Parts: sequence; structure tokens; C-alpha cells
Amino acid sequence: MVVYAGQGDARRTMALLWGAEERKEARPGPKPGLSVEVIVAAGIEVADAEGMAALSMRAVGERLGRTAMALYTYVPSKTELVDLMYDRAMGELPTSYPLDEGWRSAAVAWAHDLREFFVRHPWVLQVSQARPVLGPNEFAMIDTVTGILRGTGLEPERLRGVVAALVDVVRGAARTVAETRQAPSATGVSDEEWWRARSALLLEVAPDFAERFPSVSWLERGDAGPALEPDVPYLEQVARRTFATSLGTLLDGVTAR
Amino acid sequence: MVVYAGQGDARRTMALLWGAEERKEARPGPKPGLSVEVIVAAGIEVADAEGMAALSMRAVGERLGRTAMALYTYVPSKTELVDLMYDRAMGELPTSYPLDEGWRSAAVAWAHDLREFFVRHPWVLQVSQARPVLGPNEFAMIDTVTGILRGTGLEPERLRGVVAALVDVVRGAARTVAETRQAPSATGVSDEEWWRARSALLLEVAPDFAERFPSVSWLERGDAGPALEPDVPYLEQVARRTFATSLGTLLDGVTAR
DNA sequence: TGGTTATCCTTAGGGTGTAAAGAGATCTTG
DNA sequence: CAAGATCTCTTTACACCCTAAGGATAACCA
Repeated sequence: MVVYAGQGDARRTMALLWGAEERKEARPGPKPGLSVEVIVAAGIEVADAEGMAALSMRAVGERLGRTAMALYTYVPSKTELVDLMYDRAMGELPTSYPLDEGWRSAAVAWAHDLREFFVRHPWVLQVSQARPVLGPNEFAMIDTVTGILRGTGLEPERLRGVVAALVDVVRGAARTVAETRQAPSATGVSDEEWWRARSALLLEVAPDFAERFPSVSWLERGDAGPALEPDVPYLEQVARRTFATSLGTLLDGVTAR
Repeated sequence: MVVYAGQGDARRTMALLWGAEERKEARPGPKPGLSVEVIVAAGIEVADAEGMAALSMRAVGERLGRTAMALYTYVPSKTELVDLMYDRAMGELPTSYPLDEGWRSAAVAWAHDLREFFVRHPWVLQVSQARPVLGPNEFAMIDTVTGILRGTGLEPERLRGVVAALVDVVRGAARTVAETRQAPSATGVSDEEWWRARSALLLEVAPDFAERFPSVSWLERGDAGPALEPDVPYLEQVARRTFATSLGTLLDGVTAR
């Protein structure tokens, strides 16, 4: 039997992604105890709680009181499950932003929502997108930001570039925060301790750091910056401010055209 | 025995990354048949040729005519190996760009070099940076771009944001190209065929696409664009132009300050 | 009631990273 | 020169991973 790999699969994945109506006519066989919905939800729970590395078919099955193999009745493979989780999670994102105060503030709000989404579900950043997922909620996300930016009057070609840049910057900022948040629990070392140890090691191993990387050193020297809020971890504040200027610069560039 | 996890490891990793001089005094035991260098090089070869997913200790060992376990004499674990590969590969990047024609053209050249680097070594984009690698070549990369951008006169805080945004945009652009390139060999379906099949599926599964995602549709409609070069794959040309406008917009934003 | 079909389980096979223990090579020391 | 120490590399083993195959059971239809 010839398997049209990636063809039959693609069709089924698309059907699952776009919520092909499952026929509810009575059929022989035991009543399904699970559904794609609950499996995807359980997968998201596992990934949220324990990270992408801990996402195994066994773990998801266990959370539902089944074996790993039981999932294969509903979902063709683990990668398909991850694709479904990816798109389903994106359904959390708002899809409309008021444009009363202009496109810029809407874009900023959108960017912050997306960033928080990625921070909430850091595993989403690790979904390998060799061949994009093409699910409805990702399209909705792109549609939302595109809609906001149409207010700029940019032509499609340029707008496409701006959208890409925006998503990239948001992803990058979220990645930084996610890493920072995961580091303490992953290593059992607090941010500050970890950083102190690292910088000590750095000095030890590269005593000529300042001459060797003059510009990086200059950057760090000028790092005093404005008042710190005492409750928020240091690195996270840096990340937040970095994101603000990244985003601001990019939007300035949009304005400039 | 208490293992100071992530502490003792960190010290060793840093030593390996920064090329701690290996003592060459004669020591008992068989002559080493391998070295960290050749192992890292073999790892890069495997990852370049077959992708990150195919990078296993067994595969690297085999390429060197050894077993997987032989590597553990030189390298503490697979993640450390990947970190070493990451930084070693970054050593390919140029570290100086002429500033005769101003910071902007230097920045553009830098960005294109970095993009090509990522496309050449797509696995680099998948190196999980929960705790950053902190190797010399990554610092050099950051130092290079920071040095270029000091020509803008921006203060450190802003400059940090711009650097982050630049790296993010380049990463994003490279990711797109890498995916596009991998898709045909991964699925055995050519770009065009794949895309045709997908859009057919999309229409089938979401016949209301145009009304449901009006802005995305608008974007695609305006996609005619300037003349296509016949030899370069279509999707890659789109990616290239998207990158150009992403980058351009961002740099416009820098100029605007 | 028997046949058909669907859910779910157990088993099994081929992967993965790496701990542990041993074989053999090469040095230093007595 | 022999003995001991130390290092490289191999074999074996374990725990985990995804998933193919086959069988037990449940629910429907004829």
C-alpha cells in the first residue's frame, strides 16, 4: 500500500485544525471516552506546567487516565498534536482592537498582548514551523495585526514586511522573558545568584573582556537607567524596557514612511 | 556526593567555550584519538547535513569512527555539545565592517551576513537558549553590531533595544527561508506543488476565507509586486523582499531619533 | 444473534541520552 | 624492568521516547 505521505496527513491535519464537523450519527463501537478537544487541552496543560520537553504522549494520556496509545485514535501523531495545540492556544488572543486613537496605540496594545501570550505559553515559541501550521487562529492573529496596520496606508508589500518584523520582535522579547523565568526553576539558582556566578566566571575566563568587546562593555556601563521598581526582578525589567524601545523604534520607522 | 548542578557544569562549559588551554604535559593513559574540536566540528557537520533532529551522540560518534560514549570523555553532555557547536559556528561571522559610508550601510551588510549564516546553519535557530550560551563568538557578534550602531549616537538603553530588534528580525527572516528550503526535501513535495495543495485544502476547509480574514486576503491580493527573477524560487524571493522592508523600516526608525 | 466497527490496551521494536564497569594503552614511580 | 596510576574507549544496561501491530471489549445494525 502506497502512503501519500504528507498528503493524506495534510488533509487530516487541516480538517482537525479547522474543526471539521465530526459526524454525530450513531456509529458502532464503544462511545469515545475522549475527544480531540480534551486531548489538545490536556497537552496544553502539560506543556504550560512542565515545558515542551515534558510533553510526551504518555504524560498527556496519563493526565486523561489513558495510555499513550489511546490518543492515537484521535490524533495521528505527536507532531500533529503539537500543531493543534499551537493553533488552539492562539485562540486566546483578542482579535479586535479599537482604532479610535490611531493605529499606533492599537499596534502597541496588540504587541503587548501577543508578548504576554507567548510568555504564558512559552512552549509555543518552540513549535518548529518547518512547514507552517496554517490554522485558523494563526490566520486570525495575522489578520488582526494586518487590519490594525492598514490604517497606516502602507502598500501591501511594505505592510507584509512590517508585520513580519513586528511578530519577530515580539517573539524575541517573549523568548528572553521566558528564558529568564525558566532559568531559576531549571537550575535551582536565583537570577541574581546565577548572574553573579556567571559574571565571575566570565571575568575569570576572559580577563580581557573590556578590551576584547569594547562596545558590549560600553553598553553595560551605561546600564544604570531609570528608577527600578523594587518588586519586579531586575532582568525582567531590563527585558521590558528593551522591548519597549525595540517596538518603539520599529513603529517610528513605520511613521517615517 | 553532592553535585552542584549547573555550577560545576557551568565552570567546565565556560572553560570549553573560551578555549581554556588544555595542558599538554605528557600524561598517563592512551593518546586521545579525538578532541573537543573535532567532535564539535563533526556535530556541526551532522546538524548542517541532516538537521537538528538527526543530531544524536551516536551519529556524531559514528562519523568519527567511535561509539557515542567515547564522546563523553571530551564533552560533559549533549546540551553542552550543542552549546559549543553554537558558539563555534558563530565564529564564521565577520567582526568588522567599514563605516566609511555610514552606519546604515554597515548595518545592512551585517544583517545580511547574519541572515546568510542562519540559513547556512538553520539548526542554530533551534538552539534553546534557556540560559544564554555566553560564548566568545556570540559576544563578538553582539559587539560587532553594537559597534556599528554606536555611530548613530543613540544612548545605551535605546541602543540595546535596537540591537535586540535587529537580531530578532534577522532570526525571523532566516527562519522563514530555512523552513522554505527544508520543506521540499522534508516532504518530497516541491514548493509550488506544496503550496498549491495547501491553498486548495485551505479553500476546501475554509470556503469563507476571504470574508473571515479580510486583511490577510487584501495582503495576498496586492502580492503581484515587482518583476520576479526567474531562477530564484518564488517563496524565497518573497522572503527576501519581506526581509528588506522589515530591515529598512527598523533602520528608518533608528534614523528618526 | 451475529457481524461490523470503534475504542482502548498490551506488547514489541527501534530510537534517544547517559550511568557503570571493564579492557587496554601509556605514563610515572619504585 | 615491574607495578601502579590514569586515561581512552567499549560494552552493557536502564529509563525514556514514539508508534506499529494485534487483541479484548463495547456498541451499534441487520
